[in-house]
Amino acid sequence: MLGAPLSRIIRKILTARPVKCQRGGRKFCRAFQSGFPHGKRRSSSNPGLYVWVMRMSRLFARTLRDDPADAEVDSYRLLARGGYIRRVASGIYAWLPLGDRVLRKASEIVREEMDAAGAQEMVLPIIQPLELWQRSGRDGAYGPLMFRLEDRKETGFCLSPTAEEVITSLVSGELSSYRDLPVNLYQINWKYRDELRPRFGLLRAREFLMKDAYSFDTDVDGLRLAYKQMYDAYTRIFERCGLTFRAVEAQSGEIGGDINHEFMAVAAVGEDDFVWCRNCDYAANVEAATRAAPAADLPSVVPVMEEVHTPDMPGIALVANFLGVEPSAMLKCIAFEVDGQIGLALVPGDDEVNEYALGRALAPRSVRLLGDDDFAAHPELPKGYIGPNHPSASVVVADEVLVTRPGPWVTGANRVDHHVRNALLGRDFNVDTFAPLATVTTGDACPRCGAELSVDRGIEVGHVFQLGTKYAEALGALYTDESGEQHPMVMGCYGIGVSRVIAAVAEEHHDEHGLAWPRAIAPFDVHVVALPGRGDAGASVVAAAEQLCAALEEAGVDVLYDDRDASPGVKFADADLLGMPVQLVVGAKGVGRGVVEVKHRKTGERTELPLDDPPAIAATVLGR
RNA sequence: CGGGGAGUGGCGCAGCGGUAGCGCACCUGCUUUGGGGGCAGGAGGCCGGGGGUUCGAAUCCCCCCUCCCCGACCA
Repeated sequence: MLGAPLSRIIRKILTARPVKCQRGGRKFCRAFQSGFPHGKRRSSSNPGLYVWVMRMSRLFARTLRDDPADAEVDSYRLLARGGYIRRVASGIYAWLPLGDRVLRKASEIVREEMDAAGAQEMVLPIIQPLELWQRSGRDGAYGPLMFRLEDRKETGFCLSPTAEEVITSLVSGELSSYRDLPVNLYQINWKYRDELRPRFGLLRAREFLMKDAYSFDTDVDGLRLAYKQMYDAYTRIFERCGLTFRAVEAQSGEIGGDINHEFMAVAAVGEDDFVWCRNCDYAANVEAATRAAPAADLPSVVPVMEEVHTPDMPGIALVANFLGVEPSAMLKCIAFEVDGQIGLALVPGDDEVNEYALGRALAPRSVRLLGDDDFAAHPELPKGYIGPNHPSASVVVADEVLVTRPGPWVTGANRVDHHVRNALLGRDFNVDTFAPLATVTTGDACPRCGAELSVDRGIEVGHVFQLGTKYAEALGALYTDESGEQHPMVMGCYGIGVSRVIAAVAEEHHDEHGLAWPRAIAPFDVHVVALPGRGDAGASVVAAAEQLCAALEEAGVDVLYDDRDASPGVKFADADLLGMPVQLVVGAKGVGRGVVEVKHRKTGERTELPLDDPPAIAATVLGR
């Protein structure tokens, strides 16, 4: 039993306001006099946080002038320099107060959108019994990726890399009727994966903050609805975080048939290639991407095919240059093996054959492009001089472009040192199958809208899966339907790498001076820089700055206040490095004229506002 | 795991057999005050760990640990 005073305190805490309102730095602020005295005011940009003014003189963060030696990506480099995070071990980071604020802002956005989508937040254990993983059969599948540990009785546990097993097992014990479904449960919690190689700072960490959600439905229709809701919520979340992203339909892995989308944030340091349209919402893995076939202007008459001597030119570029034609006018003939036979894949000379696409075209047969060893074993295939009408080819697959563009082509003559001109489909060679074979490249046309496609690297910030009944069956998550029959629940799972999102935002929103946060994610809405100098005006400058901070707080603005005894250069450099969206400079010059200078971090735009009009200043800061 | 490299003050680095140094940061004082300013003084280091070689090891040899980078996984 709790003692009376303690239980009273707890009741007070529980009844005073929603639990999440306990977040924020108020207590810290008061205890250490690091901030201003203030009322209970919510952040206008983030209602889950209290607004307050943080004095930089008290802030636990030191900015670094030099880049950390191990910084290879801008996100980690700038977050470390700015005092947001510190590396503690390989792939493991401490989040200092500034970083923690960003983490909370991102988490709160996720929370709001998940709640709005009808999901319920909860907390699952990070330490999970291995036994659950053995039951689902994933103990072996995850293998060395899991951090493993034993208790004193030598019972096996792991640190949660994800939580399908735990949640499924939990739900199976709690819910048993169709009346209980559907339900969507989520948590925002630390996850652990003993990555082969942690790298890129927060982008591939061994400890990372993840929002993981799990939906349970009675049937596939319900799953599809839950999936759609999550998909839409994810779109809103990433939009609010200021990311340029696309939802990419991912290749269904070995689980086969499961629908899943990856949310990719466009970034040069991303680890996956994907194709996306800058005009519509088309997006796909490079392996899965297709393009609209370019229109061809056909010559009315194609002269008779003729052989030309092309000595020592086993490549598109060499031949095109020698004959004075564009590479796109050449037909590339790539030899492959399918079921022990030789086949040819035809694509224009400036394209590459997408091996996955070729495989899909010939499925279910398996396809393998020939390597140097194969050419050595097939002397009848003169690499670099193969033509589309090669007698050994049992099957010829051509890119769809050839449908509208039968020729004339410059291509191989099936004889070393010889090519042909004016090869025409239907006259000089034939094709068995047309398929989208070419690897899509930047500049190709979108298959949906025809606009230009881009191929970019992306950071996977989210992933939504239609799981089906796999885990429900393995872990006995069954429900009873109207007629009393038992069925496995139909599940979906939905992940967002919250800490990775922050790294992705930092990758997208920075310049040579430092970070430039979108306001939704910024640890503070505004950075007030006081420049008192040493002259007589100093005291009035400080007074003006402090009044401004107090007024902004009153207006619901999160303020980072640089009250340090440092030179202007240091303060400006730190303000740019830390990257609050708006900087307010209170200096002797401006105060004398009754104005504060406003600098927008992202654009560099500078304006002035009257010091005695805090509402106008607050409105500018809040972008209103 | 394979291949490459590095561990020296909080951070970034030099030193590579003979008294442990530099820049940034930190402390004191003076000076300066609109883009990381200047002068003077100061504090801070089992030179990753263990074992050798040597009169003497940060430095040479062996073992171990950690970390980083390049290739196979994923939020």
